[in-house]
Amino acid sequence: MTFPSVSKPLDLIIVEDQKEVREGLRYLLGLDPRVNVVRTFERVETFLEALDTLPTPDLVLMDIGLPGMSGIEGVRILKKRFPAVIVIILTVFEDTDRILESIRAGANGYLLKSTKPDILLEQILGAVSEGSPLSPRVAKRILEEIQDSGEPSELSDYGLTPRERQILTDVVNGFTYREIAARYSIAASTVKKHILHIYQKLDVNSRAEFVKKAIREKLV
Amino acid sequence: MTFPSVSKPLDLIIVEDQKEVREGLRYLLGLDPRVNVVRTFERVETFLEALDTLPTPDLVLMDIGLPGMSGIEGVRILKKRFPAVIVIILTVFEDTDRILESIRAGANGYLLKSTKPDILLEQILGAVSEGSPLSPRVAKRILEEIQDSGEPSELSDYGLTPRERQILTDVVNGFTYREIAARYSIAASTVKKHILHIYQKLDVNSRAEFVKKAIREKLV
DNA sequence: CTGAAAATACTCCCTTTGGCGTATTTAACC
DNA sequence: GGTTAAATACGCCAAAGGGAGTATTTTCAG
Repeated sequence: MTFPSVSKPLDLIIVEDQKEVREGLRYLLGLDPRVNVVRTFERVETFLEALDTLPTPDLVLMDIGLPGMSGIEGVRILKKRFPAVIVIILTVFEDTDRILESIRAGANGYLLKSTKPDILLEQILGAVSEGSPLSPRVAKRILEEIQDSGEPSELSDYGLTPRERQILTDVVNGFTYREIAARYSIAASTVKKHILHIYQKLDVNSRAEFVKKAIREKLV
Repeated sequence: MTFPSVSKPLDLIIVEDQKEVREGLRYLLGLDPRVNVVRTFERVETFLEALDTLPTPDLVLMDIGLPGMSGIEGVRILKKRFPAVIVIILTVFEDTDRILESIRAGANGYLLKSTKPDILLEQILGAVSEGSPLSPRVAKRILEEIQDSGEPSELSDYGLTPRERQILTDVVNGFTYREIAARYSIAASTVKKHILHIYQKLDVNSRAEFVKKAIREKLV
């Protein structure tokens, strides 16, 4: 007889509408003495109601595609009331939108249902002691998202001259021709000329479009 | 005799300055027939030079803290020349800055040196077939980053009315009073009034400031 | 039903912007 | 040494924007 863990078992709740999956999980996870499956629910609504009368669990396994309220919305509400509860999404969905929305809602991990049972158990236990479990395919989506969020800066330069870049910044910050002219001690007409040049390079024709494009393309 | 993998072994390169770690990895990974450790390097510089004379590897294990050029910079250069090569960072650093910079540089995975050898091997092989390997502690940092990047949206509403929000969007998209008026079949003077109201609520007084603030505060 | 907020509309006045042209000086690159 | 691009500057004009005031109608919650 071994004593791999002296601490109390992990109180876990499963929210999953498909009976076979739900019961399968309950059984599989229950086999490990370090896990205690407190209860299971088919719907977010009933789960959230029951939270008042139930001792707060350590961890929740949450499906996304549920009848009624979505699991993502469930996470949002749950985390607002109990920020300390660890929530792991367990779903078949692997599209970037749902992944990001889940994370923004407060999820602490995102695993796909294709995860093998032994890995799943390991990941659940690791979520408490280590960090956030993510299926590799999910992680890939997230990395892609980070990559093309911070990048487009140097791809698009639009061939602006140094002076034009300075002035571009000022325009975005809301200065008028005159104010910018004063900053650099040049004539307002010159500033205007620069700005018109920039407009041509960026293919815009008003302050609003200009500022929008400059910010979106991370020129500032 | 079993045939778990018919495909050719994974050509792998290790860039790591500490001799023990480097040789340890080479030995450990080399034990698995699915992996072929082509070469190892102590520095990014020599690695990058050698790339011209070497067949392109499938995967590179890259350390960050190296003498001379940092591993992150190495990834940037490598990925620019060989986008198809899979790069996994293997380091002791787990700060958000280095993690994000690595990903933006093009890394396909980020593992900590505390990763157990068997897991490491599994993750490396999975990087080709599955997705991006991330240590749970690294994933945790990334999730935190995503969480507080997408949040401030609904905190600031500025008490805009529905109509004002519609018009706000149009202004950001570069439409003039007249154009917006036409869109909703109302008078340009009304549009102007709405916009002036919005200016007061957002505390701005020009198109440029308006657009900047609206985008930055994610009102659009 | 009543009152507040929102949406509508107009006027006057001045400033700013956008588009056009022209022209000189400086700097950089063959 | 000559060409090119950048930065400087001015003028003209029509369109758009910004500030302030007033007023009517709709809508919605108390």
